[in-house]
Amino acid sequence: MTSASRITVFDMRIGELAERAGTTTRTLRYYESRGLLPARRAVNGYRTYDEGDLRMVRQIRTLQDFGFGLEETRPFVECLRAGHPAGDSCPASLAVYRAKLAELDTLIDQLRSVRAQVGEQLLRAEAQLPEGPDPQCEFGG
Amino acid sequence: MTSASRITVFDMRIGELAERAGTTTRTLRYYESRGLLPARRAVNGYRTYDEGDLRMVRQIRTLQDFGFGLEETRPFVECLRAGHPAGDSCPASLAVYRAKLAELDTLIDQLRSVRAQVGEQLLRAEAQLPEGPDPQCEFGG
DNA sequence: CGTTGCCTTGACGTCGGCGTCAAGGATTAC
DNA sequence: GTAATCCTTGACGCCGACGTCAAGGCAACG
Repeated sequence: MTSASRITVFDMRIGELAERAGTTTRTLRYYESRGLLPARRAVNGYRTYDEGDLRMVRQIRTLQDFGFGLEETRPFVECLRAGHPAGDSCPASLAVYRAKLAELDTLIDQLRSVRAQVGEQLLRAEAQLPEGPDPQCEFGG
Repeated sequence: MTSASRITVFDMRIGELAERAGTTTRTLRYYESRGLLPARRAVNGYRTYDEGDLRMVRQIRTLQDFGFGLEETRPFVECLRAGHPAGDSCPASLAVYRAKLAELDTLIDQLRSVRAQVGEQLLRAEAQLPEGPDPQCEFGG
């Protein structure tokens, strides 16, 4: 089984993984330092990755683009590492989804509230300041 | 005029200003270091503030609560310092309001887009995972 | 005279997700 | 052999708005 899986594995080094994942080597080392992306090592000490690692990095990047913190991506990565078909094939990942949805809802509500208040302030202040953006308006009585 | 205005001025030190504005001395010194809140000095070197300063701090705090950056509060503070009745009695302040509204609109749209995508992911992933939160549902065929 | 409670300046720490530089080893191409 | 391009670790920088600690001055009370 182990030998069979290795047959189709093209190992790569950190630079290639970074390029294929659309990120930087610095970022991948950072993920490793956080325990998200442990790397095997070649005899010369170089980090060695395979296609599975690429999937994990892409999963992390997708979630990061959604505004997930790194820690929030951990369940997804561990889910993939456990051999599941997708990062969100595990209950822990779904829990993160749900928590993020609630967080987003709260945040969006707050921002809309702020937007409304700022809008009111603007209208009120504009009413005080007679210098509008349309000088020829209401000219002739 | 100068002597007349001083008649009603109760000077205070940084601790009292902080307490009355609902913030900390550290924050007020930080504002001063940013040039937002210059302070007069008593003979012993203590910072001295008046009611006008209190208004400025409250203006800053209000905007900060709305998510404005410190630099964005500067026009409001300068407007107050110029003697205007309110921090948003000046065109520069209104410009900040408008820019913030546009910024908020963009941000809210982005967050709603993310929310929608995350929601879709959750639904899709839940459909794959048969273990729903309602185990006795659809039990007997 | 000492203690308490204000005040002063200065400077380092925090959080997240890396960027960027430094100094050096490995591999490949020529 | 050497130049170019990878790779390694380590460590400091960044952004924003302060928190927190250190060391010491000033004022008032008893």
